[in-house]
Amino acid sequence: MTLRLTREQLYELVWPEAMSRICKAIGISDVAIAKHCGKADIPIPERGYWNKLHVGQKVTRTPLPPRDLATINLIEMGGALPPELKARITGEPGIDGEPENIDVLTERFRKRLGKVSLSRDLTRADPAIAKLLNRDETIRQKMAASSFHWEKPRFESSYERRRLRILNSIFLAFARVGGGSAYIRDREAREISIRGPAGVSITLGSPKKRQARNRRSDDADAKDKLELRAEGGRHHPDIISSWMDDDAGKLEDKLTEIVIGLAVVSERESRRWQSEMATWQRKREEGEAEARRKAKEKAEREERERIAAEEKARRDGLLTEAKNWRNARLIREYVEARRRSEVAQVPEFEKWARWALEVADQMDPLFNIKSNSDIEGVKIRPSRKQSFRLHPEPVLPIASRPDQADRGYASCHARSDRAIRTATLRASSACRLAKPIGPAIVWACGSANDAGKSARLVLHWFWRRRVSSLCHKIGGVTDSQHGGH
DNA sequence: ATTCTCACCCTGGGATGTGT
DNA sequence: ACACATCCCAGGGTGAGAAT
Repeated sequence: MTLRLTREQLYELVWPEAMSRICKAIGISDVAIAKHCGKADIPIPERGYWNKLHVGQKVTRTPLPPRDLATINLIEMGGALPPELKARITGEPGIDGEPENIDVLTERFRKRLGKVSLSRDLTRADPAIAKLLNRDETIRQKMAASSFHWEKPRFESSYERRRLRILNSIFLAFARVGGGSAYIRDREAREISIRGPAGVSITLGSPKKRQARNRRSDDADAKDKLELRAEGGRHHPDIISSWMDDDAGKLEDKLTEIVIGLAVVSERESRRWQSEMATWQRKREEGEAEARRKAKEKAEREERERIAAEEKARRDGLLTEAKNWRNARLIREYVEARRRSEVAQVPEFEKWARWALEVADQMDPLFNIKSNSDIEGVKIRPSRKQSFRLHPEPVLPIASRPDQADRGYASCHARSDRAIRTATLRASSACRLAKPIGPAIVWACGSANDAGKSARLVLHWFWRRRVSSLCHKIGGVTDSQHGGH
């Protein structure tokens, strides 16, 4: 985990408490924190500070030196900031408040930098320059050792030597003030950058439009004008970001202004990047919030559509059931009417009537269920009497109070088919009500025969597929016994 | 006893060199 | 071009000893 803190925030952390305790809270070593402080020019308590403080001696807190263009302002380290430490710092970790005026930072930097003069020669070379020179030396040795060597030294011409001396002076100046170290990516020293708090990419070469197509000699190269350009300068047309040999002087005479100018470009670029990053971050967060909102809307819309479709299907089903119920009644009334009429005297009538009533029963939603889903989650408990009589070993729990409304309850004195159907209807509606809140209790009673029918019909309604054997038992037992069930 | 400094060590990642 | 070895460096930890 990476912890980002501004210079001020790290300073706020290391002074109220000993480093040995702070480091434990953050999760890295005290040495690591001290190193970070050192790099960012953050003073830390001197040796003996805490002991003096504990014994009541006078101690002074070293103020945080003001930053300039070459000061690290954002520190990245390992570990994490616990809430108690976060409460001690100003603002959000790693988020700078109002940035200081660049002109003020520039003046401070100018004072600290002093005058940048040209390296007399390359005996005291910056590591990046020394690396190039060493490579050239290796090539020279290989050339001396072998009559044929395809590679040639790159920095022997006075033109290239001049380039190196200018670069060396700039690199040493940046290193001296802690502005960053030089990095040269290629072997010709064309891709150059300074990495660090004042990091910037630069080019140093002949102005492209005036570059000669064919150089006649090294001396001609030496007379070529040089231009030094900061890569990020094109984003900031209001500041100087390139310098060249002109009537005002050669690059060698402008080194101080070049170093300061590069640092200003670096600061401006850094602020531009931070601003872009903040904008990008804000857009990303807005995009994510928008995506979340749309996903929520979609889910809600789909849920509404699902509920509407469910409701429609339920209503359609209800309508179909009602029609079937009406048709079943119509068939039964018709059978009754035929029974009362002379046609009923036909020998085949009873056979026909059984068939017709069976059709009506099949059609009647009060006698049939369409699917198991109708009774999904509904638990039917036989009444106490039924249960005990029919199941000495009660496999189903016994309802203690059949009149508990929240469990669903239907009862009737089943003395007629109509009463049985009423009981069924009531049980049906009770169970539907009870479906989400608990088990339904079906209680049928009446004469032995009627009760048997009632129980058989009602339980058959619910348990048609599941406990058909139970229904048979009920039927068999109750039919042969007297008394209410 | 606590805090701090310093030298040394470890580790991981990137750059560079070398052999196939 | 690729794989592998080696080097370099930054970040960070450890522990002995000094300072208070």
